[in-house]
Order: sequence, then structure tokens, then C-alpha cells
Amino acid sequence: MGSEGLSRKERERLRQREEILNAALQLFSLKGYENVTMQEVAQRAEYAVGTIYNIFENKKELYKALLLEHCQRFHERVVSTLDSAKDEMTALKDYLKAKLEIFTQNISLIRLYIKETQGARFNPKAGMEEEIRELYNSFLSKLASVFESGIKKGIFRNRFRPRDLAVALDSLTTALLFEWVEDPENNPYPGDQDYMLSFLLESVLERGGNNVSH
Amino acid sequence: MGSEGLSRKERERLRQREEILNAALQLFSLKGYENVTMQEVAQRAEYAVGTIYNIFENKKELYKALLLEHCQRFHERVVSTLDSAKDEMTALKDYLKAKLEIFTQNISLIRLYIKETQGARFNPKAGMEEEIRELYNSFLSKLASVFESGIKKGIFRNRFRPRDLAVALDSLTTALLFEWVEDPENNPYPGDQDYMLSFLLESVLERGGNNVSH
DNA sequence: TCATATGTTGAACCATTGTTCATTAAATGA
DNA sequence: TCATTTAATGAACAATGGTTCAACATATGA
Repeated sequence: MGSEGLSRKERERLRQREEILNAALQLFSLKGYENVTMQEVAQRAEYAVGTIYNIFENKKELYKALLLEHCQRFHERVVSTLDSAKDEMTALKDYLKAKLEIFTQNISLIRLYIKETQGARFNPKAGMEEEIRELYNSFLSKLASVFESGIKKGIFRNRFRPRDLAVALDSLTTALLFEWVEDPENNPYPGDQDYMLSFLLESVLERGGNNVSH
Repeated sequence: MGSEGLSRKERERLRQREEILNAALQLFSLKGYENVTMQEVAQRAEYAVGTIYNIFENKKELYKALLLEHCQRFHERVVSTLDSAKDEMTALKDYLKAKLEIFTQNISLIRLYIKETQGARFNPKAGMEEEIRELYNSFLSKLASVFESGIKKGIFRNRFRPRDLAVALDSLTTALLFEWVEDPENNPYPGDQDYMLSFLLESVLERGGNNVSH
């Protein structure tokens, strides 16, 4: 995307950039930021260290670019899914479908992303993490607003806060998808398209069993 | 616990150890493992670097000890809660109560713990992370078995896999608690003891609304 | 009290690694 | 073709920080 109207030189630069980012992705997601050296990135990308420094300011900037660009891609994809759905229920279903695809196709990146968003909240050095968390927050608000309008229309009960519903659905599905994608031998994807959603939409309780409120 | 029958020397050593671990905890949870120097730990603990090396093999071992000991504490607490409950429903309720307490009292450590368990799965350098993940897995199995026996007794529906239920409940509550504890101004704990559990036990759907299965 | 053992200290060492830049190679176009 | 600009290279530099250990302090008990 977006490489029209560029000179050959510029396209060449962009290709290099991609190659370096790809090499970096593989290493970072495998070993973590601090355990990867620039020499390693250079070697895997088949460039000299100096070449990398011609394109990226420094190691931190390389990492930021890598993470941010992919996160923006995911974000765009998921948010546009939520926006273009014809009603609240299909919004949720389409979101989960998109998320499943993103997970299966980008698992090593997802691992990096989760580390950033889950592990480092309120980390004072912030920086890029701030930007990523902002992306995540804007997505959560979108998802919350789907629940909110669903509640207004009488599709969803008024029992739960919209934001809590968003947090609950997103965390629950992230955890389940992680399990299924990371270890499909023992924890296969159960096939059923609506399985994840039904954790919230159907009660776990057997009808006639004790209710939660004493 | 477990400091009976020790000589004065040994008790002294243990006290030092605790002081160093406490200093390390504050720094690691604030800045992350790689951004903390041994000099800093020494300074905060009010010992010389050399003294730390008399007690801990090296930096990695210090970190391992710190994380593992607290994780074992949490694990023990939660698992014993699950074990001693009189039935499945109270097991779940007691587990959530214990978890809420652990979160509010140990938030900085929880952040570290989450980083370990969520971010670093399948990281080849493993080591301690392996042990921690094993603790987490054994807890998950316990929680899954609560659901399993609940299903057998007819308290819970047979729709969901026990392990998926465990993963869903644990991830959902971790995410919600995180939100509430990290930012109580905007996301206060909603007070209701059964709020978290009811995400699974009650349907989000308004009765009469569309069901998920078309 | 004093000789010995035990514990503490932190400056110095050294391995690691992010970054630079003089050198070499390639592209350009006259 | 060849002078000049532009880009690529990787050895060397410098800073960081984990670890060591000789010197110092304290405790022990004869």
C-alpha cells in the first residue's frame, strides 16, 4: 500500500526498510528487545549495521517503528470492521472473525504486542508504549460503544458497564485464541464460529441450577 | 513462616535476603528487569553490591528468586481456596475474592507476573519462566476441574470445555481487576461481589433479544 | 586483650553492544 | 570512459553495567 508516485530510489529504500523490519520482527519476537543485538539484525537482514543506521535513528526507533506499524495495521482492520457492521451483534461477530485471522497469521507479532500492552502499563519510560496503549484504548472505546448502543436498543441487558464488557470480551478472546494458536495439539480451535462470543451471550449455568446472587 | 529452629546468624541472613528482595521488587516492577542495575538494587537496599553477591549467585538468580517466591505464595493461597470450598460455586466465589485481595495488595508485583506469564510464552531461553508457567498451568487445571465437576453435577451447562472456562474466567477477571486497580479514578471497583462472575453466569443478552446462534 | 575467622565494602575490571565514520563500492551522467 | 556523487560496509570506539576481590570492619572466644 501507498508506494505509488515514488521514485525508484524511494521504492528501493522502502524495500530495504521492510527487509530490515522483517528480520527485526523475527528476532525481537523470539528473544525480546533486550536480547537482540544490532549485529544480529544486520546479519539476518543481510545488510551491514551501518546501513540500518542509515534508515533508522537507533535501536529503539527501529523497535518502535516495527511495533507501531503493525499495531496500526491491526487497529485499522479491527476498527473498520466494527464501524462497517450493520448492527451490534454482527459487529461483535465480525470483530472476532477478524481477530481470529490476525492471530493465526501474526502470532509472533501478537506475542510482542501483548508484552507491550499488558506488561508495561504505567511504565514511566513510556515512549512508544504510550502510543500503542492509545491505539488499544481507542479500540476499547469503540468496542464499548458497540455494547453501549446495544444496551440502548435493548439487545443487551443493562447489568454491565459497556467498558467492562469490552474489556471482558477482548481479554477473554485474546486468552483463548492464544491458547488455541500456541498449542493447537492440546487446545485446538473448537471450530464453532460463535463459541467465544457465547461465553458472554449464553449463561454458563444450567437452567434450574443455583443463581450467582445467593 | 518457616524461620523457627534457625540460628541467629541464619535469621540475620534471611532478614538481609528479604530486604534485598524488597528493594529489587520495587525497582524491577517500576522499570523492568533490564533497566535496573545491581548498583541501584544495592543502593536502595542499603547494602554494597558485594553483599548481594554473597546471597544471590547473580542478577538473574535474584530476579528468579523474587518472582518465584511471590508466585508460589499467590499460587498456594489461590489453590488452597479452591481446594477447601464446600462446592463449585463457592470455590469460584472464594477464588475471585482471594484474587481481588492479591491484586489490591500486590499490584506492582502483579505487573511483573503478568509480563512473565503473558508476554514470554514459548521463549526459548525459558528458565524461571518455565517454572512460573508451570505454576500457572497447575492452577488453571485446578480451576478447570472445578468447572468439570460442576458440569458433571449439572450445575453448569455442558456447552463449554472446562479448560476454556478456566482460561476465560481467569483472563477476564485479571483484565478487569487490572483496570480497576490501576486506574480507580476512571474505573472504580463496582462493589458488587459477584459482578465479575456474572459475566459468565448470567447472559449479557436481554431476554427476548436475538440469540447468537442465528 | 588480641589472634583468628567471618562478613562487608565498593573501586576496578572486563565483556558486551549500541553507535560512528573512514574506507570502499556502486551509480550517475557528462 | 571517468569524475563525482551517493550509498554500503564493518572495524573500532566508547559507554554501560555485571561481576570480582583485595582491603577493611566486625564478631568470636580463648
